[in-house]
Amino acid sequence: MEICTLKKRKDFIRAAEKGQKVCTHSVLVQAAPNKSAEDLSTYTGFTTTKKLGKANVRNRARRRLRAIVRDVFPQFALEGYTYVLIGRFITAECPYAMLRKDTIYALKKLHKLLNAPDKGSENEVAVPPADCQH
RNA sequence: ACAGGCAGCCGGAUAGCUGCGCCUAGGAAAGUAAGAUCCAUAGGUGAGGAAAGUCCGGGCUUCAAGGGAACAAGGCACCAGAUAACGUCUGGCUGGAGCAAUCCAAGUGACAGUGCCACAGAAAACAUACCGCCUGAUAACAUCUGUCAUCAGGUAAGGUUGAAAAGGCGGGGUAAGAGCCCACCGCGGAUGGAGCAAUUCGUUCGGCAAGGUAAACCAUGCCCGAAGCAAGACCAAGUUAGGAGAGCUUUGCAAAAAGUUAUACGGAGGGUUCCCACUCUACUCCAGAGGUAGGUCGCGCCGAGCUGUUUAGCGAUAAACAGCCAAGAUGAAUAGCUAUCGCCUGCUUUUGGCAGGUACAAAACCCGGCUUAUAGGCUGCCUGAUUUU
RNA sequence: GGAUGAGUGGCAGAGAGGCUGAAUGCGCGCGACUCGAAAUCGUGUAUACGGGGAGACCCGUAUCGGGGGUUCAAAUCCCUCCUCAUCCG
Repeated sequence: MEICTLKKRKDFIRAAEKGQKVCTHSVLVQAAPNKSAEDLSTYTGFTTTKKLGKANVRNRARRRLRAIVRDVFPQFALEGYTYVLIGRFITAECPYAMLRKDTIYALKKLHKLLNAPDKGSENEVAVPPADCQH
């Protein structure tokens, strides 16, 4: 499987608008199908905003995300999809095992949502009542 | 020992596995608009003292290129030196802080001119007379060294206000007072010695000259063209509509029309203005179209370069010699895991063990500074009042 | 990466050395009008520390993004740091 990195702003926006997202404590993952169905390679992008900290903190967060992708994606990611990983406040400092676990969880959940787009919307509506306890 | 001051340095170390950027060499395939690209290949190399803030000064690039001058705006400001340059650095002077080592200072000019100094206070810049003090006159009371009121004058000692009130202190002097006079200190002029100079040490004269503010305008001296690597150069693909002005050619008596930007007398344009000399462009201005998902260079093997030694100098620094070539990305390379050791804190306990921590922060064209952030540690020199042994 | 501009009560926004703790508007609190509300009118409204008072409240000091300087005196002038916003081929 080939893993390429996103380099254009347009691609990042497309993944955010057309895809699904899952948020964990250590990382936020967005995913969307590729533009053309024939394109079977996997694209990944990394975003670390100024909110995270100064330049060296952002760099470390991005490098850890890149390491996670090398470690996890060959096993868990699907072909023909675009993923965007966004760093959160603890990304640069949390234990590696936690970051790995969160990413795998996020990927699995995303694939559920993407494979059943019609049902996915129903699930989102169905979830809130579980939180409300009378 | 303790406390303090100054100068300089370090910014965790080692090993293993997986993985990344760039360079060189080698190999492979494909021919692209231009540029490319790929590899279980090999070797090399890969973030700081502040890489930061962008506060100064340069290199470099564009404005066609070069020289000179001026206005405006801005900057700097004790003296001498260092430097490519600086608002930086070094040495000194003056003033201030400290027992001292040492540290701090935008440190020119307020007799060129203008402005401002609220409130309070009698008076705030041509000083002034509110209270007070003193003298005289008049009236009253008292009764003879008086008291009080009013008027006229003298006064800058004392009081009040304020950030600031016209040299300070002591003595003489006087009706009361006053640099009115004298000594010392301060201040100003002249002059001699030391020093490149800022300045300093004397000598002598003057009775004293009239506040503060220039980080208010300003004056004096010196500096300064503007914009910035998203500067800019080249390559590739694609799109578009003209109008006004200027020059030239042709037709025409002229008005005007058509064509054109080859030649260049004049004219125009090429950095705010002006001048000089030389030169360039055919166009200049307005409007319109496309594009802002292209590529290469600029961009780091040669520099105000780095390291070391010697010499000159108090020093900043300079010169000579020897050695070295050390990131170059562009949604942007250093990460993940493991082991051992170092340092710090806490607990338990004294062979040690356990837990946690190990700063500030990462190149983006490149240098010289300044400023700000910074765990912990090392080295050298110096000082100590009434610290301790 | 580079270049500009701004920061003042809860919000917007004047003030550009002294009478400004701070104009003006919005908001908020209290009161009046009303049966009640709106509108209108009146009045008040920043924070911290210290002191006084039985209490309502009063007095003093400091604060105009933070720190330092010039000045008798700074929101205002100068230096420096922080934060926010805008622009670039």
